[in-house]
Amino acid sequence: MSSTGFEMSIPYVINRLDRIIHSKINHIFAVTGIDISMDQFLVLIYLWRKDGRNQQELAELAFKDKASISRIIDLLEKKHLVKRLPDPDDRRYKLVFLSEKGKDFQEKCVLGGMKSKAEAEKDIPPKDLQITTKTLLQMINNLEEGK
Amino acid sequence: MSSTGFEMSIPYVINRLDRIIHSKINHIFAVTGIDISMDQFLVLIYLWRKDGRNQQELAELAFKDKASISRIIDLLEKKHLVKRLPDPDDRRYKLVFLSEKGKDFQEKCVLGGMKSKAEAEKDIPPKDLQITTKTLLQMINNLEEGK
DNA sequence: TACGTATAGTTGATTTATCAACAGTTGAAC
DNA sequence: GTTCAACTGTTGATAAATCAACTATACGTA
Repeated sequence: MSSTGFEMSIPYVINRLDRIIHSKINHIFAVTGIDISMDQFLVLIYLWRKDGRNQQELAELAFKDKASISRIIDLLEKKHLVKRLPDPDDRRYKLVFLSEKGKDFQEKCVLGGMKSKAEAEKDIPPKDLQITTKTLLQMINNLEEGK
Repeated sequence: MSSTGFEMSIPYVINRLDRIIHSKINHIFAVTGIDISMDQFLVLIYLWRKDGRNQQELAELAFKDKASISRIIDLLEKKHLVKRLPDPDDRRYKLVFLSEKGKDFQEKCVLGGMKSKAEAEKDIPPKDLQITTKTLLQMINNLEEGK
C-alpha cells in the first residue's frame, strides 16, 4: 500500500462501502417508519430465526462483541422489541425473546433489506458477485487465521 | 435478503471484513509501536502526499464527515503529528500541516499497511482481486447515485 | 454599506466498536 | 465441601460515524 493510489485499495473500498451500506439501510428504515438501525437489524435476524438465545450466542452469530450486544439489546428492549429473561438452568445467562412487536417487525425490515440489496447489486453480473463474495470470505479467512 | 443465508450476503461480509481490517491494522500499528488508529492513518495518507490542506478537503479525500475530521485532527494534534494554522486568505479555513514527527511516521506506517494488505490478499488470484475491486466500486456507485 | 446566504469548523447527542475491569454464577479439582 | 478457574453479562473509557445546531467568516446583492 503506497500512499498513492490508495483509493483503489481493498481496505479503502471496503470501508467506504460498509458505511454507504449502513447509511443506506438506516435511511430505508427511517423513511419506512422503522425505528431501528442496521446493527440492531443484524441482531434481530438471528432472533427471527429462533429466539430465546443468550447474548453470547447472539454475539457469535452477529459477529459482535459481547459488550456491543449488551448495549444493542438495551436499545431493542427500550423499544419493546425484545425482552431479557434469566435462564433458569444457568443464571449467568440471559435469554433474549422477541415481543409480538418484535416478531411483527420482521416482514417490514426484511423488505427494506431486500430493497437495498437489489439497489447495490444492480447491473452487476451474478458471476462477478459470486467471485466477489468468495474473495471477501477468503480475505476474512486470511486475516483471521493470523490471530 | 431473506433472514436465512444472510452470512453469505455482501453487506454482512463487507461489514465483517471492514472490522477485521480495522483491527488488523490497528494491531499491526500497536505492536510496531505506532500510536495511531487506522482512521488517523487514512487522514495522514493525504497529508503525506501534500500537507497544508484544509479540513473540508481532507474530509472529502478521506470520505469522512467534517465532524469526524475535526475530532481526528484533534487527536493527531494531541500526538504532535500535525498542527492547525489559520488560512491567512480566508479565516474560515484551518490548514493542517505535518510536524517533523508526522512526516517521519510515514515510512513506518506505510510498512504496516503493506503488511496487512499482503496478508489479506494471500492466495487470491490477481484477476479475482481485480473483479472484486471493480464490483465493490460499482456497488458504491449504485448506492451513492440514489441520493 | 448592510443584509442575507453560503461555507468552515466546532460541539453535543446518540449509536457502535473495542478493550479492560468487574460481578455473579457455575463447575471441576482437590 | 471448599476453593479456584472459566464463563456470562455489565460498565467505563476511548475512538469513530452521523446528524443537527451553532459560531465565525466571507461574499454577493440590493
